[in-house]
Amino acid sequence: MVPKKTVARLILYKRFLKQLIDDGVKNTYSHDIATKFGVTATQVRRDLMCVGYHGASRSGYDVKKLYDEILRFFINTEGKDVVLVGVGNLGRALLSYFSGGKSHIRVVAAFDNDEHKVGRVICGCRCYHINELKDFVDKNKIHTVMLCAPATAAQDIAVQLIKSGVKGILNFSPVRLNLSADVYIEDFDITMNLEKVMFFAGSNTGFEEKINV
Amino acid sequence: MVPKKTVARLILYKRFLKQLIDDGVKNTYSHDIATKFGVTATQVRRDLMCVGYHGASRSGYDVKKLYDEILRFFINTEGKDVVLVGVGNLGRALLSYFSGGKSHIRVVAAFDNDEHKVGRVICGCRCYHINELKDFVDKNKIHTVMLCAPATAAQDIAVQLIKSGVKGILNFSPVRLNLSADVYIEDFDITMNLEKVMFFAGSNTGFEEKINV
DNA sequence: TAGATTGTTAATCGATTAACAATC
DNA sequence: TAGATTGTTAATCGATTAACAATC
Repeated sequence: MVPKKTVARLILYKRFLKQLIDDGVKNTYSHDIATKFGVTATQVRRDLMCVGYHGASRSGYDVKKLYDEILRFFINTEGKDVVLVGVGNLGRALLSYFSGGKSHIRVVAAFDNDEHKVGRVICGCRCYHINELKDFVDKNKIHTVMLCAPATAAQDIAVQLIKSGVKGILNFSPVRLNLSADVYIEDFDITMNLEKVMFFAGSNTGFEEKINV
Repeated sequence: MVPKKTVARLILYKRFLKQLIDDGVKNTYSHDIATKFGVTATQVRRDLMCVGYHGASRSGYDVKKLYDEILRFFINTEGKDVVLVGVGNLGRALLSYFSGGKSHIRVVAAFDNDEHKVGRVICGCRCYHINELKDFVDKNKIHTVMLCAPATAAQDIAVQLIKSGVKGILNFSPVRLNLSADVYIEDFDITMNLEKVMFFAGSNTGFEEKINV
């Protein structure tokens, strides 16, 4: 099984390779990619071996071929659509972010239980009632949901998502979801991460570590 | 030095303890916290030792005292304010999210280089020109910035942030920042994380691992 | 050829956890 | 006391990296 971190890095490499193609670059080296992302060249070579494409000694990697091979690695991801559940402040924000066309990922529907939102088109995305989720997921082969429900409702809604056949959740709510089923959950907790940065930023100001040395 | 992951978990424990206090719970145990967050009790005890508060064998941890001690651990974080740079779709969304009062963290100013935005109050937050950042940071002792600049501008703006004395960046832009200075950077890349979930959700559907066994 | 880069192994590193004496 | 929980050590685990033979 490919480690989670390798997958994360491969997504970044993919972006970078796309850019190299646009810039007309033909070849690249593990060292180039490594310096771009602040990792070691060995790490990059190891990651790339996971996708099954082999470079050539001395001439490195053919940018176009490597990119295609990474696309193939993400074959179950590319072209797939996602839906958003919970059209509050943050949900609406994400809808407008993804409708901006900056991302190649399409958010094809939003769901909420607020009757005022159901039926409306919000940031270019139609909003359905949460009870319609299962049908929509079945019909459109949706695997992935962005969950922006309030903390109090997140757990219940997550259970409903799984019953609807969802296989992956990007969880923006500040609640750890407790789900036994075979679902991939990635917690994306803005407040927690902001506090983390604040902590290390605060620790930074005194340069304690330098004094300790 | 306290590991990054421990800090992240302590922030979650803090939240949980707050809730326990509100619920009138007096004591708790490493096991309780562990099951709540899906980690081992040993892990929790190890994390809590970092904050310096010691539990009692048999009776566990005094919720109120432990909470206070964790607050003390985050003394450089609590009550500090942050600013946001880049008032696009995502930036505006974050402003409205934090102005909603759900978080105890205050976003006290926004910065942009678009003259149409400068001077206005957006989602309850005044927007200044990016050139005013240094003065503001100095005057208000700001350490932490949420960076929501577009990919093309992120690196240049980040350099400017550091020159202004910023010590921590929560980087929402899809670009790895290349900064030599003593700054803490946390990449918070929505598209990348969404793709990651899509990948694992896609791999989930076939239950390949079960077939391979 | 000499020099540079690859794939891969072995060593290293750091974080997690099992285990247990000490304690109430 | 017996049972449960703590703090802490030693072992485990997994991810990262140094090193190097093979290759162009």
